[in-house]
Amino acid sequence: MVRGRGSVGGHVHERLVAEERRTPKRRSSDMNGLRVRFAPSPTGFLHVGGARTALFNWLYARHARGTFVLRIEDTDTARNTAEAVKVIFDGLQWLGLDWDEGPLPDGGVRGDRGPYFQSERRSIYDRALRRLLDQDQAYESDGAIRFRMPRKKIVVEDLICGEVCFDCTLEQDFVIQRKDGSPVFHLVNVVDDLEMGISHVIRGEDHLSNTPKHLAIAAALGGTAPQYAHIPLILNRTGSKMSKRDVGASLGEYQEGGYLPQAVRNYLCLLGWSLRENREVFPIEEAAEKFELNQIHRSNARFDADKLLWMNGTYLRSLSVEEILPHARTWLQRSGLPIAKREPDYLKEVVLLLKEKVKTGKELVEWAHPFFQEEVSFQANAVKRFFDPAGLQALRELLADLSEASDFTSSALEARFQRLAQAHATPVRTYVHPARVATTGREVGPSLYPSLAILGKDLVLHRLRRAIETFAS
RNA sequence: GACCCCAUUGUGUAGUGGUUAGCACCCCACCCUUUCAAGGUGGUAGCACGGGUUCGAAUCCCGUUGGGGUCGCCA
Repeated sequence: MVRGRGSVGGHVHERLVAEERRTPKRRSSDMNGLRVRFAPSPTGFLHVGGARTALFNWLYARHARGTFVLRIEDTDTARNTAEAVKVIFDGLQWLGLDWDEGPLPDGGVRGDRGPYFQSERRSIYDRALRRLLDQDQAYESDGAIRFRMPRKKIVVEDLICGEVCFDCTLEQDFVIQRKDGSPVFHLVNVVDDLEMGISHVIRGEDHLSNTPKHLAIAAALGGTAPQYAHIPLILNRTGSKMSKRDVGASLGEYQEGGYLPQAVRNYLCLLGWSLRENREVFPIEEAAEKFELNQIHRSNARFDADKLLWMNGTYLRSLSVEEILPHARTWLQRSGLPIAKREPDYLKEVVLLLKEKVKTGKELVEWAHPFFQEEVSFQANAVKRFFDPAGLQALRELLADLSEASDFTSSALEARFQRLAQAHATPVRTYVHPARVATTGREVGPSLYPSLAILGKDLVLHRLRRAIETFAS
């Protein structure tokens, strides 16, 4: 399980110390020269696997007080668009993963090791290509340029996987520049890591098999390759690598589905890493503080949507209403409910009530309808079940009783309901259920008394009357 | 197929030679209760298999099986 970790770890330490001595300090945030990067390809969406890779890089950078670089790998020009890059910015920002260097959403740039779009680094790749060609480490073939792969055994000293030996004696030379002149992933990826001074490459394990190639290119260019750390893959429900087509594979689904970034990011931490303290819900700061590469698992992890849902509910309940409010506003506004017509305090009260009972923003929006819509829309089954003659009679009694109420607070309402039930020698649910249906249209919802208190006397009485009129005939 | 990685309940994990194998999600039961949740209590379920090494193995070694990944002029 821990094969090779000890020796590799020691090696890293020496390397870092050596590098620190010879490399002048560049900026305060990378005093130790530790530099990691997230290098997504703008495809139009951010894969949860990519998000998790970004997260682990970010955690490691923050843990070690290193530098987190964002680099956009847009060499495949046919597929790349500005909107696709925006998706990456949005996803990272939503998750709270800030980068120290890289392109900025406003079109600017931070860092002095750019440009950070590969599409703008062509001259750098051309120079590398020239050098390889001149040294006869690459050659032209069918209009493309191939890298002369050394025919030997190559050992990858991986920080997570240990020493992995690849026999490349029969390895084919591979293309590093296409016939159309554009450079290929293997080349640009390695060149950029070298040029940008990346010290640790934390990426998906699907790249482990590519690493001998990358090591060979780095060596051919006379550079010192970064340390590699291949993290386990995220698997879908059926156990294969989560792909674009899988439900729940895009981070956007969680942004749109009313998930909290704190919850998603916390859940993602758990895929291949753990705090080892029998605790699974923890703030990101604590994760950063305790994050270590050598604690990352080697086995792939299946994505468990149920557990994420549970965690989201946990966050919804534990965060303060002030923390939830901005997200709730986004969810509600997106749903088209006229929340702006109400006082801010009203919204706050509704969110405070609902956040205890729902697991996602989507659910919160559904439950919020009766609080923001003028008219209640009744669910057929709820009507059928609770608006029978007895239910309607209960509503009449309730209407008469609540009309007298001067105190419309939750506790006062509860007392009234209890008294009414007692007077008629019946359980309080006799009144509660019809009242819930009459005021919200549904048979399940948040606690009734606070709901009525928030709706207010006028609206509650109006809805009771309305239900009686509508369904009595 | 070749090469590489992996293997603790259904899922995510704790466990690094001696534990009644712990925790969480899921599922079930009960309690609480105005619905639904939440919460509380309890329960079902696990070291893939076979060989070693050892007084002793979930833990170390080998093999088997199973799963995953990579083998592009995609990244």
